[in-house]
Amino acid sequence: MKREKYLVTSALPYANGHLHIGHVAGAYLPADIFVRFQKLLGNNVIYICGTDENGAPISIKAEAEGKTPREIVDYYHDSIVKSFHELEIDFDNFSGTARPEHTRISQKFFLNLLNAGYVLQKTTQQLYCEHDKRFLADRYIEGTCPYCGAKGARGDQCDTCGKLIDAIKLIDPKCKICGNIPVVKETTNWYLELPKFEKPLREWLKTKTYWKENVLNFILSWLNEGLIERSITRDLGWGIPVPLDEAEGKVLYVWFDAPIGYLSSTVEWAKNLGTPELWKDYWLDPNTKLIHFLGKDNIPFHTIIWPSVLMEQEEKYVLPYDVPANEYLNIKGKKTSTSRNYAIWVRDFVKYFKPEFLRYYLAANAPETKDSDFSWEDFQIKVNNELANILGNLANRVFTFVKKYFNGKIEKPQNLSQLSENTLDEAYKLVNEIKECYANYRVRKAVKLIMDIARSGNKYFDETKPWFSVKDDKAAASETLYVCTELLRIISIVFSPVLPKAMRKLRTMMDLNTPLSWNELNNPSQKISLGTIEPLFRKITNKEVKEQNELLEKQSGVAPALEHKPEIDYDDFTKIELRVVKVIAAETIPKANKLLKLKVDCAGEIRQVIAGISQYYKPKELVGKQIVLLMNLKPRKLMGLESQGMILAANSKDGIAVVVPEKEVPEGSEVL
RNA sequence: GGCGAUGUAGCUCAGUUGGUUAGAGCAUCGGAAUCAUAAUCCGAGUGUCCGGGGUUCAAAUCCCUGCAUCGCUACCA
Repeated sequence: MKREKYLVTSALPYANGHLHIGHVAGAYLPADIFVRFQKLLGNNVIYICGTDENGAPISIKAEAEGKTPREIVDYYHDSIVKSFHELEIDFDNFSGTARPEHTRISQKFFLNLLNAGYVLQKTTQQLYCEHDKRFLADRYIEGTCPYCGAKGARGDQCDTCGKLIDAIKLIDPKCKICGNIPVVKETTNWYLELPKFEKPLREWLKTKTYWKENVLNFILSWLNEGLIERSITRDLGWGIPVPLDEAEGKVLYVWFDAPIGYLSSTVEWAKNLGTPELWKDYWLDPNTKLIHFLGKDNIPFHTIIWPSVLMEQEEKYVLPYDVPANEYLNIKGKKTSTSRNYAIWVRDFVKYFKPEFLRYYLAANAPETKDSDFSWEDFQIKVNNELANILGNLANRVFTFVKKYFNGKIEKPQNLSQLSENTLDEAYKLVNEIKECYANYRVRKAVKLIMDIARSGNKYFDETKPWFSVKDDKAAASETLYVCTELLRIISIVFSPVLPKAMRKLRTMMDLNTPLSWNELNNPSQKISLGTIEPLFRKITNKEVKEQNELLEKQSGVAPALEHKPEIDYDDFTKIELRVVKVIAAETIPKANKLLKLKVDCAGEIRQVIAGISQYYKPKELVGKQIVLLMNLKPRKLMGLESQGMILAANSKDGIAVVVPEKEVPEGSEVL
C-alpha cells in the first residue's frame, strides 16, 4: 500500500482569549479526528498549529491591563495549550508566532516577495487617532462600506458584502477604541500585488474540483469581482518588524504572518526532533497533501492570499491541497459571543464532564454543512441515549455475561451460524463506509454509522438470547458472545479517532494490547480474555443539565465592563439643548423597518422627528406622552424625511425605553 | 427595503447527479425480553416535503413567484 503524506493544520487560535467549544467544533476536533484516522491507516501525517500572537488586539489588551504583550500572549498560550491537552487534541507541534524562528521565516517570506517584484511600496493616507496616538489597524476602524453601503464595516473587510476594503475609503470612519473620528496622516506601507496572482490562482483552482462547494463558490466570486492590492504591513509596535531600513516602527500585518506560522511551527518541530531538515520533507515535497482546517471566516486568507504568498518564494512550497472550512456552532440558537461571555469555555466544561463527551457530541453534531446548535439538553440526550445506553451498555452486558458464565474467556468458534456471519459482514460493510466518511471529513455520518454497529450488536444479542442458550447450548451462547466482542473490537478501532481515551479503556478491558491500527480489522481475534471491567460512560443527570443552563445564564448575564467615553467639560454639556416635549402625532413610515415619524409640540413649536423605535413602540402608545428631545441637533434627512431633533431613549439588548419626565411638566421645560 | 441562509414526522435533522411506497434518531403508544448502567429488541404510525405556478414521461430535488423564520444590513443622529 502506498503511504500517503499529510501535513494538517488548524487555524491558529488568537492568543487574546481562552478556547471555547465553538473553536473546537470548527477547526480543531475535525482536524484531530482526521489526523488520528490517517495515523490509524498508517499514513505519514503531522498535525501542526500554534497560537497567533501578533497584532493590534493583543497590544491593546496589554495596554488596558497594564501588562506587556508578551505576558498576555504567554498567559493565553498556556491556557489554550491546556485546553487542547485536556480534549486530547494532539498536535505534533504547537508553537507561537512571537518566536524568533517565526520572525526569521516571515521576514524572509516578505523579502522574497519584494525581490520577486510582487510587493509595492506606497505612501498613503492612513487613519490616525490623535486621542490614542496611533495609526489605526483595520480592525479598529469602523465605518460604512464604500461598495455596498453597509454600516459597521471594518477597516479591512466588509462583513456584509465580503469585499476587502482599503480603510481610507470607508465612509464616516470611527476609532473603535475611543469612538473619536480619526484624522488622515501620511505613512508608507508595503502592498502585496494580488491582481498579479489572479491568473495563477485561477489555474490552480481548476484542479480543486473536490473542494467543498461553499468554499469554491466563495473564492470564485471573489476572483470575479477582481482582486485588489493588499497592504501587508502596519504601523504598530507589537509584531514582526519589517526587515527594511526605511521601515522603522512598522510590522508585518498579522494576516500575512499568521499562515507562515504553519511553516515555522513545522520547522520548530523538526528541530525539536533533532532532525532540523525534516520539515522540507513535507513543505517541499509536491506529494505532500497540505490540509488547512478552519472556520468559514478564514476562507479568503487561506485560499487567496496565502497561496499567493507561497507561490512566489525561493523554495517551491506545496500549496494547500484542501481547505475544509466548517460553519459555526451556536448555543441554544444564538451566536457565541465572547464579549458578552455567551460561550462555553473548554476550561469550564472539563471541570464538570469528561472531554470524551464533548468530543462525541461535537463530532455527532459538527457544523459541516451549516451552522449547528449546542444545547445542554441535547448534549444530555446524545450522551445518555447513544454513548451510554447503546454503546456503553452493549459493552457492559456482553462483558458481565462473559465474566459470569465464561470466566472472562471467549474463543472463536469453528463455524459461525448464518446470522453471526451476516452480522459481522454487515459490520465490515459499515467499516468501509466509515473509512470513506473519515477520509472526506464527514465525521457526523461516521459517528452515526459507528453507532449503527453498536445497535446491530444489541439486536444480535437479543435475537440469539444467550441467557437461554447458556443453559442448554453453551456453544451457541459462546458464539454470540464471540461475535459481540468482535463487534466491540471493531468499534474500538474505528471509533478511536473520535474517542481515543474511551476506546483505549475499552481495549484494555478486552486485553487488546496491540497498538491500534486500521489493519487490525483484517485479523479477527482468536480469543478474548477480559481484564477488569467497568462501565464505559456515565450518564448525565437532569440536575447537571439544569446547573449548566443556570451557569450559562449567570455568566452571560454579567454585563461586560462598560467602556467610558473621554471626559468632557461642563461647557461641552451646555452646548446641548434638551427639552420636554409632547408627542401629538405618530405614524409609521412605509418601507422603513425601524422608523417612526413623530410630531412633537414644544411650547407651541411643532417639530417633526424621525425616531428608530418602531420595533418597540406602536404609534398609538406614544401619542400624548411627554418625552425628552435633543433640540439643537443638526436636522438630517432619514428615508427622505427631515428629522428635527432626536428623542432620548435607553438602549439595551432587550429593547429600548423612551425617557419620560417623572411627572407632568410644562412643555418646553429644559432638561439639565 | 437590500444581501444571504433556511423551510421535510410532535422535536432535531438526513435525503448524493430529478427515478419505485420520502428516511433516521429522540419523544409518544403497544408488545417482547430480563444478560446489562431502567439499559435492549420488535411493532405502530402520523407527512399538502411552506404555498402557488412552470419545465419533464417523472420534482422534496430544476426554473419563476409568493409567504414565513433566522442572520447581517439600511435608515436607529
